[in-house]
Amino acid sequence: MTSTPPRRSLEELLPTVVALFTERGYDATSMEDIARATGRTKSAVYHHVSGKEELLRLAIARAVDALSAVLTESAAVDGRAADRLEHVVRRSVEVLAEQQPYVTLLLRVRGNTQAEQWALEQRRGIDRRLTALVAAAIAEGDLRTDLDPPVVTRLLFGTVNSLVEWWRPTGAASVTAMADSIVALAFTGLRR
Amino acid sequence: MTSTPPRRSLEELLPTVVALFTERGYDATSMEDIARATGRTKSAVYHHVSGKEELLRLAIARAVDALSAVLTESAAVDGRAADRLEHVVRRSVEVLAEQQPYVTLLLRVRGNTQAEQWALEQRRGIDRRLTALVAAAIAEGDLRTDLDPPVVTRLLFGTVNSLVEWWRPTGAASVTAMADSIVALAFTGLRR
DNA sequence: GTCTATATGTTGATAGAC
DNA sequence: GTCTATCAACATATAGAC
Repeated sequence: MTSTPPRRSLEELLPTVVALFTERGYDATSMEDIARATGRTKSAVYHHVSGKEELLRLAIARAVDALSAVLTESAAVDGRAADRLEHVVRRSVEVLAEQQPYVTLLLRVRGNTQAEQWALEQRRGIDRRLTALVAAAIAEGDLRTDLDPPVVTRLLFGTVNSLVEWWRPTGAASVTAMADSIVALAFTGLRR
Repeated sequence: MTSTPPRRSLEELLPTVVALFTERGYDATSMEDIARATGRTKSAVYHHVSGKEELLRLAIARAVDALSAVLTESAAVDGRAADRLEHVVRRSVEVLAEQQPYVTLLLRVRGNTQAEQWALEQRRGIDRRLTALVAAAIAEGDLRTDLDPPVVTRLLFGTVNSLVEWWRPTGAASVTAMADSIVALAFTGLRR
């Protein structure tokens, strides 16, 4: 859990800021853009935040928290690793639907600033936990054994994460349908 | 085919420029960075190019050409659509291995500038052709019928494209192995 | 083709009044 | 908590000599 300080006024700005960051990109969004979009001047924005980088950090932390929670929650469930893996995939699709712009920012990070370096570390941590789950499912004999666990993990969640580039969920039913589609493709395969 | 004017001196700069764009991001790379990395001053760079945007356009055009060629080449082959689709997936992995930074730039485009808008159009065109191929494979009865063609297409090539984020091919054998892994996951599925 | 200036705009961030 | 005014740094791009 990445502890988030309880600054309420900041939480008001964040949704708007995150929308701008995801649409135009972090670098292409100026503090002036943010001020205008939130109906304030730049100075007013700086009264709430130490700078642009903190806004990014805050947004990414939200995505990290949500995705980490999925993993922690699934680890507590008994049963076969392959089923836990499928559950993580489904829950990840849900998180992505609920927190799209936040997850998008986490996935786009390149490591240029300190905040982005931190984000990359968080991602590596999540990746390690996912790989362990995949490896366990293979070891238990439920997944095919001819594929490398780290490769399978990245391909599988590369598929899930690619949703941020085009998917715009329209409701609870569409989320379930998308989770079904991804599980069908990745676990059962396209050929018949 | 996106006709590329035959300016040789420019082709010398492009690999270095594309490396910078993919590592730091387009916005975070200045003309000064480009000048330094290519051992020239900014003015010398401007003698070869009209501006930063043209460099991006040129790089993206290369990726578009390579990926379009894969589709055109596969369309000329007889046989079942599902086999052509599998072939396109394999060839896409190869193109990605050979032209990684160029393809990466194409995939990261957000549409902020004119060059990026053009790139998005090119991507839509490729996407349409891929979707038609998937739809044909379903219609011929070789792929499962419970999934939406556009969704399947984006998931399938979302998987392929996600490679740019982490894969660093080490030789011809590793490229074949990766193509095999993706085809195994997407066409046959992970469960056994 | 390359260089040394330099023009011109925009950026993130701060000072200080209200 | 919001404002106006402003700074210093850095951006893209150009002028003009060699």
